[in-house]
Amino acid sequence: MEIESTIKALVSRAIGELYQATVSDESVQVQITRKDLEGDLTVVVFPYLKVSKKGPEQTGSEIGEFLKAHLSAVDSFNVVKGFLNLNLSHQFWIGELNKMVANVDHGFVKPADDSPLMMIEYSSPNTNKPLHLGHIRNNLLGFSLSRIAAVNGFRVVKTNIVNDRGIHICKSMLAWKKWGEGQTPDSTGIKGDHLVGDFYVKFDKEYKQELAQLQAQGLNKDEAESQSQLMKEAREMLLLWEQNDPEVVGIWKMMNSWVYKGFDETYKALGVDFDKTYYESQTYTYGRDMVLDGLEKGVFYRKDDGSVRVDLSSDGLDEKVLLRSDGTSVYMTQDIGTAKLRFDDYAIDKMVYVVGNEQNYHFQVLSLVLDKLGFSWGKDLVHFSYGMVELPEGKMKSREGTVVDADDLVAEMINTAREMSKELGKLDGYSEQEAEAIYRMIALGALKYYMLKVDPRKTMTFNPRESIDFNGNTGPFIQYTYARIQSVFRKAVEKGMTHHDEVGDVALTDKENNLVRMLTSFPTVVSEAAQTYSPALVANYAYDLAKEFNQFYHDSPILFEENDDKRNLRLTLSKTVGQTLKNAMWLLGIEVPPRM
RNA sequence: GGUCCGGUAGCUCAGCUGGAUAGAGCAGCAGCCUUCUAAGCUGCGGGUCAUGGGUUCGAAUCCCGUCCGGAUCACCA
Repeated sequence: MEIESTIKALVSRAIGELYQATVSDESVQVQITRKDLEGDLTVVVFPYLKVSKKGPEQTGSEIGEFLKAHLSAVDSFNVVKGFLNLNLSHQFWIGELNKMVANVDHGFVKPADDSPLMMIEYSSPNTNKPLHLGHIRNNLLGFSLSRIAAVNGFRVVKTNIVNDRGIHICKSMLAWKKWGEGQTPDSTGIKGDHLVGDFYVKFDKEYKQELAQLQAQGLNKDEAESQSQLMKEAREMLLLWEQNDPEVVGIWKMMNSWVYKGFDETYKALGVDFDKTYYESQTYTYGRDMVLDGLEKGVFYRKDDGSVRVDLSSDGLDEKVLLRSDGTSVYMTQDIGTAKLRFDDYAIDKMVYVVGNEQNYHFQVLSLVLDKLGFSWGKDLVHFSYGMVELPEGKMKSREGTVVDADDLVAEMINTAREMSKELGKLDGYSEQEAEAIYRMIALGALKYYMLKVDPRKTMTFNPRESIDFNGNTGPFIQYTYARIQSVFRKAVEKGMTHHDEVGDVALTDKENNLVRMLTSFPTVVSEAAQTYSPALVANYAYDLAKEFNQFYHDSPILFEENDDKRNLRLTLSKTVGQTLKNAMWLLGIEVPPRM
């Protein structure tokens, strides 16, 4: 809020003139006045008691008088304990409202051609299994962060890195080859990513059986693992793949194409997308070259077993393998190559990786390794480390079949939205197609809001029952508030009422005042969300605003208000709230319906 | 064991760059539709902010110790 910095500067001037002391503008504490007290903004005066050598009441009054004399927006003030509560004039707030309604992108700072470029990596799926709940949090966070960055003056490139190679991919390939009997998505009617996932599970099952057999023959666990025939075949397959063996590459291409088609559907259903997709299969060789280059330069070393490693003990970490003794690449190799390629492709000012906090160590190492290789951006990379998603019963475990599949979840939510809407008769008169679009909007609104409203850094609990709740602190509650506002405007047209955005000089009720005040703080929320990488701030703001509006809506007539000026104010206020809710939800990747 | 993260109402979460009487939602109970959408609104009950110290005018918030939970410390990704 602009007014806050004005007040801060004035308070610091007041301290200088009244008490001959110096305080920085920044150090002045201005906060929103508590709801149960009179006032709009509050200055905390405790810090100045030492220099004023007076009591809190008197110091507050003196500063209050100064502000009133020097700032026309200050109407009156009161002092409670050490808090100076300022009442700002209704003319001031109406001026703010008029500015906001005139700017549909209120709070957004659009980037220019020479704005800094931020690349945000998110999603990063493996091609051996379909997307699940954990990926959903990742995708929603990544997408929302991209939008938040884009309205905070960044040019944004959304990027995906597909982990399409490696031993895990070979496992599903091997299983398909051994037991697949030529199955395809078409022949089975199973979505491609799910079909491949089934073979991955099949491999794991057979592998476990083999281990059990070996152990039954008297081998211990480690011995059994090293003697496993299946694992040996998988490793051989990886080697063949890296040597471009035609048969292996053929299977790989075919199965990956199934998976990509499946992923595309899921991404589309979630409403997320990417500007540039990288494939590990195309980047890992760059990483390998860079590691070998580093080896030559003496940044890394080769151990007697043949593996190439980096020693990070001087940074408080351990040594880390960068190339296996058989020469094949590991996860880290690939990330080094991808980073290099990206910085060759784009003039990146800020690189953000949206990856779970289980990989904190990996990114610590990546940052150091890139730095050692001489890349200035190594140290500056941002690992946006988000928390895991758990179920009320605890962690998701594939072995116990508790993994929540992304496609299933979205489909279920849409079903629930459809049933609920039909029961309430909300969309009577809409065509089936129109109604379906809104069911989807509501379902995704519920899911996205549910996942984005919590602090991304924290582990969260996904309660299926709560996630499809449409009441209370939910996405649909906010969507509903928006829909109500649209309904008011439709009614206004029906009644032939005229409305102009510009509001004249009218007194404001407490609720109206609160709403205008909340609206003016939207830009601050948007900017803080970018600085702290937290869509949750936007989500919570949207909820607070919707809640406040519903209270206003409940006890203030809008169209039925007979006084023209008041009615006009309420319409403008409603319009601005609607626009702001829409913008806030857009930042979360959530659409708002005209009706629901 | 080392490192990192967390512990706020029965449950899920806000609040954490120190500020006034710690807030929402869900769940429970009681109300409000002949007025702009009741997917809404109002009220009630519910708290040793894990715990013990410290810093200060003031601590859920900052610092230290303890307890509890999680992540990680792979030639997996």
